[in-house]
Amino acid sequence: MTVRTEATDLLKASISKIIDLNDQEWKVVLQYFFPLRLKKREPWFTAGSPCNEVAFLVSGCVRTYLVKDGNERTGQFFFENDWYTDYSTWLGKAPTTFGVEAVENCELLLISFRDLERLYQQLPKFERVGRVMAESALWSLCLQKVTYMRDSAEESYLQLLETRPNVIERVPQHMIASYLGIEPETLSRVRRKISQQPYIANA
Amino acid sequence: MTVRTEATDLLKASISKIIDLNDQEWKVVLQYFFPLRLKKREPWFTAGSPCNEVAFLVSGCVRTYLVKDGNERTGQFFFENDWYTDYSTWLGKAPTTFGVEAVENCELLLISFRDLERLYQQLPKFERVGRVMAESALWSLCLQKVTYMRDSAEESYLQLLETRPNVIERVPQHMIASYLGIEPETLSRVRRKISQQPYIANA
DNA sequence: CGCGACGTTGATTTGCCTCAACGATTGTGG
DNA sequence: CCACAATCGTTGAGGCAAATCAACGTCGCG
Repeated sequence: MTVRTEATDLLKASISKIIDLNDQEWKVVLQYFFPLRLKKREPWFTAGSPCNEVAFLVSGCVRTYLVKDGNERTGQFFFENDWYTDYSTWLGKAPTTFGVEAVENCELLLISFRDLERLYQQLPKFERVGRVMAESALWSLCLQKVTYMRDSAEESYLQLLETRPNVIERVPQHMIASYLGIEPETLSRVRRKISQQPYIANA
Repeated sequence: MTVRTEATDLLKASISKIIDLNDQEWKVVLQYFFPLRLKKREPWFTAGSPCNEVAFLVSGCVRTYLVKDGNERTGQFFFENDWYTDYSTWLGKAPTTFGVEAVENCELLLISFRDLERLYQQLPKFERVGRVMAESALWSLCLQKVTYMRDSAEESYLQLLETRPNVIERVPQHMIASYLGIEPETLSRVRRKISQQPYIANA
């Protein structure tokens, strides 16, 4: 199983923002990663089954979701250069509550929890990567939580439009609705209302 | 400024679950922590001001909250043995969106971000503590998010009753309501409904 | 071409909010 | 230790934003 060079370069760039590694250390790190390709709407894993790897997204888009009363609700979206894992298995506390599937065709690089733990042993400074990853995941959850706590459906959508245009452009509308915690019909009405009352600069 | 021995012992116990330190290393770690006492309803910091420390709760209970349209909405509750910090300042991205205040009289041990960064340099294995703390904060946010995404007001309350009885017993009802994202009146009605239809074992 | 998934629009329902009033409890100063 | 005010929880009535149910046009894909 070979890994595309460009994919590895993206991965290295992402890690290099956090720690510096020499050639020997890079060899150690990179040996553990292996590729996974997903086609649009193909699942990585489903809710209830364990997630045993951390993923780096080289390209494409995935979403986490759970099923309630037969309909899907989206948790988060991830794009190229994002990291994702479901921490429930890692922390050993529970089976996953979210499933993950591809929204677009995807290329991922995975490292198993077992190998990651090994890496932490071999290269203690790699702990820093784990910490920064967890902290930034935490940060994005916090931001989302603020929106949940404070904003109405319309405000949430405007917020998303402003801060994450990627999502609006690349994700089907019904998934955006389920991410915002509203029904597709409601989002459709919100969009109509917004387009009738466009943004007026300096009004 | 002296730190009570029992307080230090709790802190050491919490860290010892993650890494082993020798006497010399403990000296390095402990020198950075300093105590803070809060009286019931006293703020640690308010939304918009920076948070420059990580806190370990020795005793008592604090909550995070934000203000929307003049009324307070609770983000999370923390109890003895919990860790808390607002990551927005740490990550250098924004001023705090949540304020923190004491729900009960509290004793905290704080370490400044500056000293924590210093500690990471001096004792690289302490990165592991930072990682585990971020991971477990992330985990509890995930759990809360699942509730937000999946449960009605009544289900959320029952969930809380089952998984975090601490909150029900030690926190005023209107704060619980604001944590669940509902109004005090609604929580009151939910409680009445539940007490009229008590849990029936194996029914 | 025809089917299924997607987005839109309308009519109706509903869970929760809002506003208002009222006991119960707490805590504070005389 | 009591009187009083303030805070807290409860209950009722009415309103609203979003859900639900239903129908329909459009697009993409096999």
